[in-house]
Amino acid sequence: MARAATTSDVFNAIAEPQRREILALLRTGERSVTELAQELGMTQPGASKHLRVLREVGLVRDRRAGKQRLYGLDAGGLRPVHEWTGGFERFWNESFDRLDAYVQDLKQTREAE
Amino acid sequence: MARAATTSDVFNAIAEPQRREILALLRTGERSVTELAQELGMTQPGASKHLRVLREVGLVRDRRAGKQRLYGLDAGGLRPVHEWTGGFERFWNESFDRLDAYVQDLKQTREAE
DNA sequence: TTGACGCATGCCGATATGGGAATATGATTG
DNA sequence: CAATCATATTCCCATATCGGCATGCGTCAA
Repeated sequence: MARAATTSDVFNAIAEPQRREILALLRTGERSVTELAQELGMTQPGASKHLRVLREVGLVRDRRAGKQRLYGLDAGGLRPVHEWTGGFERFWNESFDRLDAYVQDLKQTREAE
Repeated sequence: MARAATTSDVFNAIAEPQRREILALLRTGERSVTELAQELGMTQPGASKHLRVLREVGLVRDRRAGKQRLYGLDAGGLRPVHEWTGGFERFWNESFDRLDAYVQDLKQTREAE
């Protein structure tokens, strides 16, 4: 078996930096494919391909507007990723706690001197 | 160019479901490679390879313990992912707002009847 | 030193990728 | 209908994957 398809998962879809850029840009509003391509410095086919992946995992929606096709954000699909990583939140806070405890210790030691 | 290396990014590293399982399991404590492989139903080389990827992006740490090698979580690297997705939080809340508004409308309409 | 154990690495095959270029498809206008 | 503009798709290449299997390497015990 090879690597899973980029469309198999939101996790896979957002593994591509350019796709993350697309999503970030779409936060400010809908764009046509050409606009997107220009603003992000990619070719039209390139943008189109990335948008297709994002569409297939449900992170963007498209609607026709004349001969253009406007893409907009549908970020609900990012929620599972946010929640999954959130399940580890206490682990990176833990590091701070430890550091904090260390600093407290240091303080006390110095004050005692 | 092909797809980016799985080790190029935390985003790429966690695109693999089995690697996410490994991380989830490690929340409950350190494991040896063989333990991990058994608990997750993968082969030893399989586990070893995934662990290597996770190590290279800094999501796990290893320490020697006799002839075993214990792997533990270092989940700080997940924080950027959590924060990045968090940047879209208002968009999925927005959906709820819309739905909420719709339900409110419906209520009012019915009450007016 | 020789085994035995735990883990890492190497090689293979099948597969999917992202980029570039060309082209097909679709919609609008004259 | 023909011409034009906006997107989508296709073909090709180089690359990296994941899985299975065999094997190498490091550590410990006798």
